[in-house]
Amino acid sequence: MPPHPSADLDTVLGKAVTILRAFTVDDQVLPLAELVRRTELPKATVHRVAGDLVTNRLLDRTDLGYRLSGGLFELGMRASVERSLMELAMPFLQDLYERTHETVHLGVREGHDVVYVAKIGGHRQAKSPSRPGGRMPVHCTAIGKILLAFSDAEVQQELLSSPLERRTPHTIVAPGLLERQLATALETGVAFEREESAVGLQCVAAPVLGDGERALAAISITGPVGRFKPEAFVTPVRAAAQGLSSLVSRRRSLSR
Amino acid sequence: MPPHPSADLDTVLGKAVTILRAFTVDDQVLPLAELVRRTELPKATVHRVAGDLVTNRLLDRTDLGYRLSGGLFELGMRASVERSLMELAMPFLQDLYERTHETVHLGVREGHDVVYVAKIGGHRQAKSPSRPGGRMPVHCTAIGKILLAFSDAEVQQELLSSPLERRTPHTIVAPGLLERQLATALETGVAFEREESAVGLQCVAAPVLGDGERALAAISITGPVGRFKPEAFVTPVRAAAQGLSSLVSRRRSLSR
DNA sequence: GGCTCGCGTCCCGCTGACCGGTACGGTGAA
DNA sequence: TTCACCGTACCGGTCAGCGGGACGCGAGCC
Repeated sequence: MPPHPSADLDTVLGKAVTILRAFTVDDQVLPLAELVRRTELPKATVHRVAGDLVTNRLLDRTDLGYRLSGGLFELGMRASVERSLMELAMPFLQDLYERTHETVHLGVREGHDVVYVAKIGGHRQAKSPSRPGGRMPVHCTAIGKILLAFSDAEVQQELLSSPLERRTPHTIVAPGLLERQLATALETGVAFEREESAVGLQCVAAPVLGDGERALAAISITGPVGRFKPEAFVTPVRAAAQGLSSLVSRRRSLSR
Repeated sequence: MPPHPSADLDTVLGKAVTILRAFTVDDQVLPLAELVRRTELPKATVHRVAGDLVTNRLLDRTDLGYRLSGGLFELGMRASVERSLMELAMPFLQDLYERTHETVHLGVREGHDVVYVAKIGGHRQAKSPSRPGGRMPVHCTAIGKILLAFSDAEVQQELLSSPLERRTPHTIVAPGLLERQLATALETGVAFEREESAVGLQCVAAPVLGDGERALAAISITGPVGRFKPEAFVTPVRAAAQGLSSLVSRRRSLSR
């Protein structure tokens, strides 16, 4: 199963991004053989293209294999939407963290997934599976649910009619239940998650609205089941999200 | 003047990254014509390759032109060194900000430039020219100087023997003076900047050391000339940098 | 030692992906 | 209207890309 079916393998470019996307957030360095396995490209081809990627400074070579280079990091940070969002959001995330000292996330929706744009946490933060630049399914996260609630009806329906992967015993896999949660989320302006993506974690999320009722992004607070009562954080999350909203909606060009 | 001479323009890949790198941190969206101007590639070629980049989800099309896509952001965030560094550093930067409420930076050296990996600031932060993912010359920033001080002697010499660009009236352009500052920085473990990169700004920076005397990264605090006395922040910056150092030096594979 | 297996590298002839000069339609300013 | 500039589309020549296959090497095993 190729990781990203959309890439065109008949072009160098397609092969190149296939190789780049073979790296996951958890991989530090991948040897040639592993790249061959994941991409399912001929060994000679991977060898050559990876070499080209190195000369173009998108990959680094180490004696253990290849890894995504700093140049790629730079490039990625220039992606206008995510970067602007992050820059504008930082002070708000900041405040939120300072007030609560719980893990704070900023995320956007990309297809059926949430992509985390920023994450702030302390030294002994609840160990959540999320990472900046990483993905999680929309249906099992607070951020995902609030983003979905404030999306066009058609994308909401599209997602509800596709199978909902089970992550924990608490993951909501019944479309009907999820749909009802989305409805209340749309009314109340917040969404919750209770151990649906990872056991022991709970979240609250609020939407960052552009013009109209569509969410451009969302902010969430995460904490461990014991001390952390999500309801107690509704107000500060909402405040942060609204503050950011009013800043963002002034700027055009964040449309996505 | 091509922005990155190292790219091989005789290959599709080279053209592709040339197009991608034509975007600066300040560009939101570039029309085809502007890309043609910057890359100095034939219009038909840019049109085609940019189209390929769009189908490969590295670029987005808008009615105003092209822009770097969210997919590229994701990819960039997977660059192992920068991402690990950022994740490990976040709590320390966090603490530092909370204690001082001044703008905090994390940066690494790449050639003659500092690349900012993370930046934390409040709502009304001193408006510095730095941006996450952006670059600044090493010789005129506190981060750059401390990184240079804790580098191999040869790269230090290499830089000292190349022309030092003037950014402000206070920028140090005399190699001798810079060299002396580097020496004291190496002794004291901190470096200062006083309006050398931008008028009205001052910084202190401390190194994040790996094994040995080489710096993997550096942390700095920035503030406006008036209220901000860099000397007052030597201790907290140093503490943050050392805390991160001891965490980082345990992990191999951050070598660069 | 000899054998094998998996790795990274290199070779080399075929071919279709890439190239870019050129032309076209639209849009806004002069 | 004319002109300038934009984005788009066409199309035949050719060379960059392709990948099967061979090679050298080191680690593990017999």
